[in-house]
Amino acid sequence: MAAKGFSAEGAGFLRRTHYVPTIMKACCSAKGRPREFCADTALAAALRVFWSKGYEGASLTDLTEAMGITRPSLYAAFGNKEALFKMALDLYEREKLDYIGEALKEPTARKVAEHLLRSALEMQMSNSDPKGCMGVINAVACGAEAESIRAEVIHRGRVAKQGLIDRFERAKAEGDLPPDTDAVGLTSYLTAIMQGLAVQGGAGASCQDLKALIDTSLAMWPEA
Amino acid sequence: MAAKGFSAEGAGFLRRTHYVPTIMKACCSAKGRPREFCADTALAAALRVFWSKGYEGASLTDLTEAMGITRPSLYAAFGNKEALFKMALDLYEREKLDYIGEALKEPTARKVAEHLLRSALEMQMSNSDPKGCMGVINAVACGAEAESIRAEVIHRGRVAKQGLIDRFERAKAEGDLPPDTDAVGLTSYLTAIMQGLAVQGGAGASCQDLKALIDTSLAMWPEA
DNA sequence: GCGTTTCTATACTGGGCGGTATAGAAGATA
DNA sequence: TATCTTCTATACCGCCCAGTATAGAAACGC
Repeated sequence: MAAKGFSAEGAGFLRRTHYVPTIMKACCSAKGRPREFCADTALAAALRVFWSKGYEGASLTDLTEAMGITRPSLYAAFGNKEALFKMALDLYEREKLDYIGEALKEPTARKVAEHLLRSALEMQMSNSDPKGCMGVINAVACGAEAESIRAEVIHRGRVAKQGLIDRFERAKAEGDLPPDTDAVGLTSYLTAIMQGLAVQGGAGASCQDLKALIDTSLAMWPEA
Repeated sequence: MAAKGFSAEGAGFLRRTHYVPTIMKACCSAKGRPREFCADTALAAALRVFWSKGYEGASLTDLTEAMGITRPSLYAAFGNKEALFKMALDLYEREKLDYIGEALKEPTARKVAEHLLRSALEMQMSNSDPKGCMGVINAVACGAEAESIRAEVIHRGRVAKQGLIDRFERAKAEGDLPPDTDAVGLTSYLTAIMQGLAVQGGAGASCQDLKALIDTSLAMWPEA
């Protein structure tokens, strides 16, 4: 409602504040005192906070403490909380979901599924990253304030899902999947397993439980 | 932290306030002015709010407006927000998750799974209830304030899951499932699908997408 | 009718939220 | 060194949150 930040069309806030968030500037502007913190490092810290607490659960105090910067620095560098979240989401997709793109390159539908599930499992079992999944956490997010965030996350999810649908359609065309296969249904199914994995991981399931989940899922897949 | 409500041990708040939440009294106490609203109806309204917004996303204003009562009435009748949530959760399990108990009575493991998935799908496609799943929404909940809520929801989920594990163990003993079946893994797998269904339902997936998800899941199950 | 009890309505408290104004410190150019 | 730019630090704003004190109205037993 009062979300008149710059993230919507991007231009509004430029008229309201006297400088541009420096993260958006050309990477090295020579003038003036340089920033004392590393924007990338700070963004990575912000990602961890959003990842473990969700958009609404992450307060600015949580964020600034984790990032090691003050509130005005955050606003100067990233715009506002919403914009910071979206940048963190970009980072997340780039660094943590790159296995999806890799999986699509596998030669058969089953190998795609196997790559996806095993990678998702691996990520969920990592103990250097927060549990759960940014997407699931925030697609299920609660409050009204986060509606735009929810929409963004859901949109990105749909895009990723479409890539998988296309891949399975191709598999059908290549005779790799039976011609009467429902590619959309298969994608929803595979996605559901990964979402369930994230939910259970976020709820504190043990690594062996998660592994059993994925092993069972792969045992279900035909032509094992 | 300041959660010194009555839900923990139940006795604390009795010393702090001069009357007992009337919902906990014997159902008809003759004395005094009777309550003007129906506690059950109000609780059902509260459930819908918690269901669609989550624990933290539901403000007292949301709740009292939906329930048609004032703030002090809510506190008098239900104790506090946390206690209200747990009562709503009881109602949810009793009225909306009764199909789980029914499913366990099916004669074969596959029929159990089929009953579960079809019922979950039906619930998700209902347009008289909120989308998503109380459990998933709140097990993934964000804030620190909701930690006790999260724990409660997760605990209830574990109990339900155990029932399913036992059922599959029985199926193994009856020769209905192969003896080398991983009952825990199978349960986690089935649970994951239902969680994924709820996530996708909550994220606005169409009914036909959800149906395709379940149909594909059932097609995967052996001995179709 | 009375007196008691328990309801409701209003208005308030302290605290945390997202976001910002202001002022001073520090690096860069010259 | 002088000046300018852009950083940082502190303290603040209005808003909404969960929860409550107070006071008045309504229904019961007698």
